[in-house]
Amino acid sequence: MINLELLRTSPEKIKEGLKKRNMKLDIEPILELDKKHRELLTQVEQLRHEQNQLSKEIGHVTGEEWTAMIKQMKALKTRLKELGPELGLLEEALRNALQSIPNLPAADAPVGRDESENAVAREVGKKPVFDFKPKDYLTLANGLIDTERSAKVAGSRFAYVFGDLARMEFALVNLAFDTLIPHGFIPVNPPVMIKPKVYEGMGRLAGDQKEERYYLSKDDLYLVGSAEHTIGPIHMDEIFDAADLPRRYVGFSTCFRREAGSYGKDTKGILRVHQFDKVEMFVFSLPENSEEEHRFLLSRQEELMQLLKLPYRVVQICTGDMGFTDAKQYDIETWLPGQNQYRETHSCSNTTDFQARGINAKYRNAAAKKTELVHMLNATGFAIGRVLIAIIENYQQKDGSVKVPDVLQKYLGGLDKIRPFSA
RNA sequence: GGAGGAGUCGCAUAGUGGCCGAGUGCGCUCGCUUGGAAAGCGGGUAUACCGAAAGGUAUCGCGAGUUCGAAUCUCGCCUCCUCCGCCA
Repeated sequence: MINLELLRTSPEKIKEGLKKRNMKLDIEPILELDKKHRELLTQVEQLRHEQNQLSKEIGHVTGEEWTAMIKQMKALKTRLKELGPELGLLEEALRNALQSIPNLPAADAPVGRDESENAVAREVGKKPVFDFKPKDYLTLANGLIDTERSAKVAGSRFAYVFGDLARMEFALVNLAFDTLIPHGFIPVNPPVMIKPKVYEGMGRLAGDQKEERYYLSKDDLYLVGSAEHTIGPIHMDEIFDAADLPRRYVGFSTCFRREAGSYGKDTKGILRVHQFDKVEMFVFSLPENSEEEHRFLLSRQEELMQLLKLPYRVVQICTGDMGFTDAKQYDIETWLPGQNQYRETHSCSNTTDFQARGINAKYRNAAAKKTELVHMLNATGFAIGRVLIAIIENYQQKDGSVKVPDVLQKYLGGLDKIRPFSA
């Protein structure tokens, strides 16, 4: 959630941020709401003050004085009964309005209109050279990824993943955990369902995002689209000691996405599915250290990619293409020889205090003698399905088999090659 | 899902309608004391919002209600514990 005080005192900054994001949103009505809300709040508090004063005295008087006070109290009560609900409505309207405003882009986030203006920061790793025409992963998997049967069972955009590919998922999870834990990440397997209030706090139901969520009406719960969504609220309504920061988590969860609005896009295979598994990094940080933590997370992503020896490039996302909650965002795109292009496999975001305000996660600033919001960051460890695709296509052999990356072999009982069913 | 019990300031507890935003103990912290420490003594010790400030308001799991007035009474919900049922 955006900082209301900032909106109040420097609305031009918010307007500038919205402009950078290429978003049309009129904040004047929100300011008006805020003004009305504060006026009414002052009024209600004044009435309550009178009520409290009278209430203190009323116990000590008798007779006519008592009767007069009761009369006054009744009048106050009636007035408050009118204003109370009005205040409640204003509060809710204000909160809803505030939640429609995305995070402010960081000063050094490159300004751009949309995806086309993202900038490639660097390319890392050698693209494999084949002395044959590289195939795409679905051809190579040849039955190990089965979307026909899954379509019968669950509909489109699901998959059965079989055999050594199924095993490789766990190898990747283990590799990520084993690599990240020594860096101080606490392993966590979070819930995959979340209450609407908490989800709102994380800024993940705002705007178009809501359409992307699965909702279980019987239980008033959403299915998470990422472990990020339930790792973030671990410290909801908590206050860290500054010494406990940064707090780093590495979590695993299945992710559920409706993929509404992407009809006809990547309809084949497992690149874009309703359900996939992901290892996620998450950090709670001191505000002054969050940029450093952001670079740190990006380094961990690159470390993992380099362990797998997959060619990738780092893309700095421009303001027009950044996520709703992000102040600054990098993506990693991995080279897919079968498609002859880079495809997005990771993202790495600094949400600064935006999500922290929504879930009320703070730390004690001893020097300033007060509590302040922490900064929260999230980054993909491995999006399992997409990394599987990248491994299959980059490690493919002439005979149609797939070499197992060295670093994964120990997690697969020494397996060095995956053969499709027919091979 | 059924029956019963419980949720108060970091922790433990006191508190059955006005003297309670809330006592006590522990913890933490500052000071006195000491060669130093322990003990002892004295003080401090939630969060948020409104306000330039003085100050005010809210919060005793959450929400509604009764009442002039609710931590305290009533109802609904949530969470936890015990027993039963079901179950990976």
